[in-house]
Amino acid sequence: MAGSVALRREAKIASIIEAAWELAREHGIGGLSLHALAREVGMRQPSLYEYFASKHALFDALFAAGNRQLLERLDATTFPHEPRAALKRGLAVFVEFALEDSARSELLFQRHIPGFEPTRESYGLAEEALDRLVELMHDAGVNEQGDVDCLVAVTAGLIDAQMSNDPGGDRWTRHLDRLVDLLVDDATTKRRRSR
Amino acid sequence: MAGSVALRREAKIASIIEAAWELAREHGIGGLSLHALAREVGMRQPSLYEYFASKHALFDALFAAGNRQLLERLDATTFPHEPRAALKRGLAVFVEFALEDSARSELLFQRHIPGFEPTRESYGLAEEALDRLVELMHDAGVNEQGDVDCLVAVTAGLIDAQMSNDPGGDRWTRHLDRLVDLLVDDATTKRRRSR
DNA sequence: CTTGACTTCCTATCGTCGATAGGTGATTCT
DNA sequence: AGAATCACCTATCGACGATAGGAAGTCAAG
Repeated sequence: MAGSVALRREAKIASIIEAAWELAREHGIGGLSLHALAREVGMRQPSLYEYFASKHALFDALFAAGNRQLLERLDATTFPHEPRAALKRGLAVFVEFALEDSARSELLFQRHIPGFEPTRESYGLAEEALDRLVELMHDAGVNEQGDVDCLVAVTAGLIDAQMSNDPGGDRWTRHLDRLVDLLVDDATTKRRRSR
Repeated sequence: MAGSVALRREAKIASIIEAAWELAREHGIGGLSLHALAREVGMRQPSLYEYFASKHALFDALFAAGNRQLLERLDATTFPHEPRAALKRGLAVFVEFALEDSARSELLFQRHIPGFEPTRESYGLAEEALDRLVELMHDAGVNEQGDVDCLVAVTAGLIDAQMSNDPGGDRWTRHLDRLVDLLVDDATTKRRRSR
């Protein structure tokens, strides 16, 4: 059986990551402890170091996994043909993804783990997800970096306010479409003006 | 000497808080340790419990102190008479305050400490600061809660993006005035429309 | 089928963390 | 002067992340 060792190892890693998500959802991403995680998968804490070199390495694996989930979600989304509607749809998917799992969002989108920086490889996945949204913006006529930055920051601001102050509600996120219209209108007419 | 004990005690508390800010600026608010803080003020760690019942109590004192700094800053600001210019000035002061000390902002504006919730009393200071900004919005003709929420979320989103991705720069915050104009224009014309 | 390498887990231990218990002088008040 | 309070200490606890070193189990080459 060639590679059966590697297969078993990868399955174990996947089960550890799955258990880590569960614990993170219970206690927050910051409340995740290696002792508790090890017990959850039937091990002692030092044994986890067989699979992850450090707690930060585990966070990095979770970071990569979370971003892969986001990419899959975007892949599975059917977008309207009309560019602006497609942009709204993409941002709405992003918002929904962020709000459905606060622990995951803390890791992926907020600076919640003190010394954690994702590896170049994992960060690439995050950039890829962001690029998808930026592409939708370009299709909708938002091309300047400043306008893209504004759209990203506004969306993130709505998500953050929603998660912090009214988790599960829509007091902030319900304004997303209106703000997108405002920003896209301004960005596109501004471009016409300066040409 | 009536109250000399209380005076000495309050001075000590102030010096501890000052040292705590310094350490927080060095290692981030999450990297603040009671052992290190105690050494910094010439004590052993358990002695700090003479002044703060727990680490969260210390965070609460820092939270209150930070919000008092913000209120003082707003008090010391001279606002233009024109309402919208005054709003822009207020938000700019807020942005500047947030960007000049990331450790303080992590504590005051982000959910960076796992289990920390400010006491009702300390939270009141934060609400007071927010109320000042909301008042400026009302003066500028932004009265509906949804529009206020949007302005707050957008400002916070710009600050967050700026702190996370380009600390010290202005790639995001330079768009503040334009976004304020967009939102205020929309909010005020929308109100006229519906009346 | 056995031997040797590799895999996968363990116990024991370290240093740091926040927190508590209990004690000791110094200061303050009656 | 004596009692109460204050302001600090040492010693210790349990939980944490991390490392050292060892013992079974798995697997493949001779």
